[in-house]
Amino acid sequence: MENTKPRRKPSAVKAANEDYRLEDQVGFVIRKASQRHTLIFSKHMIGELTSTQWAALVKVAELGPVSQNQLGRETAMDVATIKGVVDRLVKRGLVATADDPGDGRRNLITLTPGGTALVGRAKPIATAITAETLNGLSITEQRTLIGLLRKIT
Amino acid sequence: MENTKPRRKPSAVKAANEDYRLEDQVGFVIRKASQRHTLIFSKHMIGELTSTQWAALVKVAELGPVSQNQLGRETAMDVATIKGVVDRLVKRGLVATADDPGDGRRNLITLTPGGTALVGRAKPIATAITAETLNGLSITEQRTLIGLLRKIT
DNA sequence: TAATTTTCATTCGTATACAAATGAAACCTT
DNA sequence: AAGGTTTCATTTGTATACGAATGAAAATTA
Repeated sequence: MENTKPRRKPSAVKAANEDYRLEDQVGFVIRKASQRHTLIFSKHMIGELTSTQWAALVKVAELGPVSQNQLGRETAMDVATIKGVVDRLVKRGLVATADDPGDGRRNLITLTPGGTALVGRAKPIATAITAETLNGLSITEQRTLIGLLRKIT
Repeated sequence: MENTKPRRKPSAVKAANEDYRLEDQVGFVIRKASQRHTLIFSKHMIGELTSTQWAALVKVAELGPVSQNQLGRETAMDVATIKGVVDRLVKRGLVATADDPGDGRRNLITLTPGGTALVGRAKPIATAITAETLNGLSITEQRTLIGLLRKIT
């Protein structure tokens, strides 16, 4: 007598066992895209700046004197992370810190003349880095990508 | 006598000085998206697995015994990074290493029974994590996003 | 086969990234 | 003003991430 017990089709079995592909997960493709961006960034940027250091520097340039934690929030960095970033920028003389006269807890970060000069020279480079990172995409696709990434953030 | 020297319009001056917005740069939005994904991942994943540890584990499950460097390439990790990841997985008993009998340089990584069991339980969770990360997007947008990220990688 | 090149794994150093704990200062409420 | 809460900065610990250097083993080439 033949076996009449219902079975899944082979394709369904395969799906149940193997239908998780790392390459198809957002987390993985985001990580890969981030790696490529980091590579492009370090290839072009001047002053030994990392992309996070650049983010902090250009934010201080935009905002003027800011507290360290505020700067962290503006650049999406944890308090511990922004501390390390600021420390390294201070050590290189690109920013300086001062006690906030109005608030004894705050550490005001300001650009030094050297930091200001570097921001000026680095801005066009940073723009070019963004362009190179996106250079396989049409203008429309570039806007779509950034829009979708913002939407999931 | 009036000054007839040509000048840029105020809007052009402003563009030259301020038209670099951190929030509009791909690198920045990728970093923010990555942060949100990491948060969702750690909120749901079991076994104290990070997303990189999960990537390594599920790749070993897919490929069977692999050398450490090969595993690194498959999961987009540097040799130094994959070393640390594998070391931590070994320490927790999820994978084991053995000398490759055919190649004295290679370190073969295999799943332990505990690792196999964890992969089985974690797969649906990993799928849910991807879904939650993308949950503001339509199916079409999800595919578009992943496609565009792949295109710049 | 001998010499060269490549691959593999390890190690070192630096830089994010984040959770959690801490103490000081400011704020807020009563 | 006192007490509770929040904010700020720091510190500790763990985990990626990557460049660069190293020695051993394999593969290639002369």
